[in-house]
Amino acid sequence: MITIKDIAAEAGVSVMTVSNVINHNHARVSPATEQRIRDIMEKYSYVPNMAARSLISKSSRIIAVLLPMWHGSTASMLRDPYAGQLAGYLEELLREREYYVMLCSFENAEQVLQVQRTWQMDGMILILPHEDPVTRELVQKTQKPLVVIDRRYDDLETLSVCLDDRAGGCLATQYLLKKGHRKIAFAAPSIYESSVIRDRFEGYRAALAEYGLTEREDWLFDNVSLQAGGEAVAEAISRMSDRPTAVVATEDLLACGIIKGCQGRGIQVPMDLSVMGFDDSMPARLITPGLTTVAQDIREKADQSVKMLMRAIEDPSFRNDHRVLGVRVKERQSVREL
Amino acid sequence: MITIKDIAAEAGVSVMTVSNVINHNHARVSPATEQRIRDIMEKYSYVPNMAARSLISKSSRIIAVLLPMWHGSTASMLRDPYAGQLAGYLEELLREREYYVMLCSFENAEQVLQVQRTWQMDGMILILPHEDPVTRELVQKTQKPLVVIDRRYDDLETLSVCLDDRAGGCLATQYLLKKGHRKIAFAAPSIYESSVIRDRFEGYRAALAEYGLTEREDWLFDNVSLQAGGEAVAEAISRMSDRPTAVVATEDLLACGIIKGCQGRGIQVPMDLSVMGFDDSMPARLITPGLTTVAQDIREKADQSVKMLMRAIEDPSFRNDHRVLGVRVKERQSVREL
DNA sequence: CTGAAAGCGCTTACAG
DNA sequence: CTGAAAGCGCTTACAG
Repeated sequence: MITIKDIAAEAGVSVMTVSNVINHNHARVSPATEQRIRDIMEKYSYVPNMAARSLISKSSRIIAVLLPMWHGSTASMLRDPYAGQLAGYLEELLREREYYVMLCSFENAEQVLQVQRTWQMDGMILILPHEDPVTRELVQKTQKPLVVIDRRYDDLETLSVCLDDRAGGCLATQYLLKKGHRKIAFAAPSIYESSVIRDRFEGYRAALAEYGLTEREDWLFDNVSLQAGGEAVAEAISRMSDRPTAVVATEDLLACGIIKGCQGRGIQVPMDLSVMGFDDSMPARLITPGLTTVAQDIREKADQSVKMLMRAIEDPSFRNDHRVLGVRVKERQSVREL
Repeated sequence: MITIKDIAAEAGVSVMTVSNVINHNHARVSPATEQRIRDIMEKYSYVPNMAARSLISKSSRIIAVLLPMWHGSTASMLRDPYAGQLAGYLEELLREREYYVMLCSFENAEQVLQVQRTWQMDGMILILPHEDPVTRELVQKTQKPLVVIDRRYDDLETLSVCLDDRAGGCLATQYLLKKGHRKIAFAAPSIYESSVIRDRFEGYRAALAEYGLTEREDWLFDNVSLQAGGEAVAEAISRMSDRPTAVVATEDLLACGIIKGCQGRGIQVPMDLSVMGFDDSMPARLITPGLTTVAQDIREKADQSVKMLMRAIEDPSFRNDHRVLGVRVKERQSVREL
């Protein structure tokens, strides 16, 4: 492998001068020398060894994209389409800034802190955070900048980028109310376990309250899993004598499941039941009827996260900031006007 | 930061002995000393600095997951759900073996070779390879082990893991033939540009030939994009006087688009038209009717790729091997018996 | 079983 | 504008 030493020898200068060229210390090298050195580097397509550089500089230009594992397994959550998209955008935005992206699934905070030191990482971005003590511990113990996406801590100094989930839940419900619906159900994986879902639920209640309505216990579908959950909701609704006319689901996949379940049970969507989703993921476009859903801008989320991280890397005093991104309704055909 | 030197000092041994403990050279350290050193490392939660290690060893335990960019943009293909899933499995399998995963999108071969040297990567896995000269150049020039997924080169020494796409196309078509269909269309993004699609098409023709049939030009839907492509196919079919009774699509998303297009044009699936997909991706389960499709085992693909890479890292003479994985039909409700 | 020395490829003060 | 020296944290032969 060709090193800085070889370049220096051929150029007839010291390694120091070559180092100054690499690091763009223009003031320290004459233009003529610089050009000569650049030509030689080009000729051998020399690239600096990052191991040597980071050994001295204590910085590697590596940013970790952190992913928790599926509960109770060592599986990577990257297979979740949302995670893939987000990671893709992050990679894109970090690459533009000449950072390297390391993918790290983890089970506990210590693993992350270790790998961070192992590579002297410059920063980390956590996606799909679980609602468990591990993430909290990580946020508290990290020495390097960490941006958490989709989770806020009111009592901790953190850098975070979230959606305005309350507004999202509210918007979805208002949309249905404006279409004339008054009997609106709510379906979520588990209403009380995640702050995100809690916020959406609060938004739902707030919107109902605006119209003088309150939620009905029997129209709250809590703790439905994503896989079969939607179908279970459809099944439950089909058995009711007093049915809701619409349902707000906190995730598109859940909404899709509900629609599929309805179709097998003679309930027409949207004629008999209107369905709102959340995310605007690919399946929302593919199913029939197209799913009306609360859309977020994932690229914007990635962009804000990277910008926040960059600022934190430059400014050690910048360790507490929260960004809340807006949402909007994407209309398709799963909601009917009453 | 705590270093090997600090550990050595506290244990009253040389740094060399600590190094031997880290590197599991059990023969070179007495059990008692080893335990003492381990305790001290634990106490300070010491982790070795990889930059220093790889500087000497010329190996970093970093594996690149390589992704080409979308043609004509700098966007990462990771947002493709298939890429995300595959990358997730790869991360999982590499992590188990104590490798680190770096995510690298690239436009040209030189970029990859540079970053490989920058980090002294041990190996690379290329996913979603384009059918262009860049990948070919990369395969030819790389000095380090490279496993290419989903693309084979008959004239180059490579490590590759592919699906048996010909068998897949054949299986899909045979399935329809056995259900009594004789008028079978074929839809693909672009039949002649990708070896994968070409193979599936060949399988389709071979299956038809078994029944003494040949393909009909007007039932070949070539060059349909994924987004609107499916709907365009449905539109074209709806205008035909002599319609096919079934269609083989080379991707689930395309198949979903066809189904959605049919539903808007009064064509019932599967009553009027049977549809076969390829991939068994999430939307296949979510749409109604459920999509009957050719399924592949993505985890197995990742597993074979990682195993191949590991062998190549250990054995420098192992640079030419090809693995072909089987496929099977996953039955749902989009195909009707005639 | 243990250690002293050299060196991996670079950068960082410090001189000139 | 340029260079000689020291050193980042580790491993690799080589002695003992």
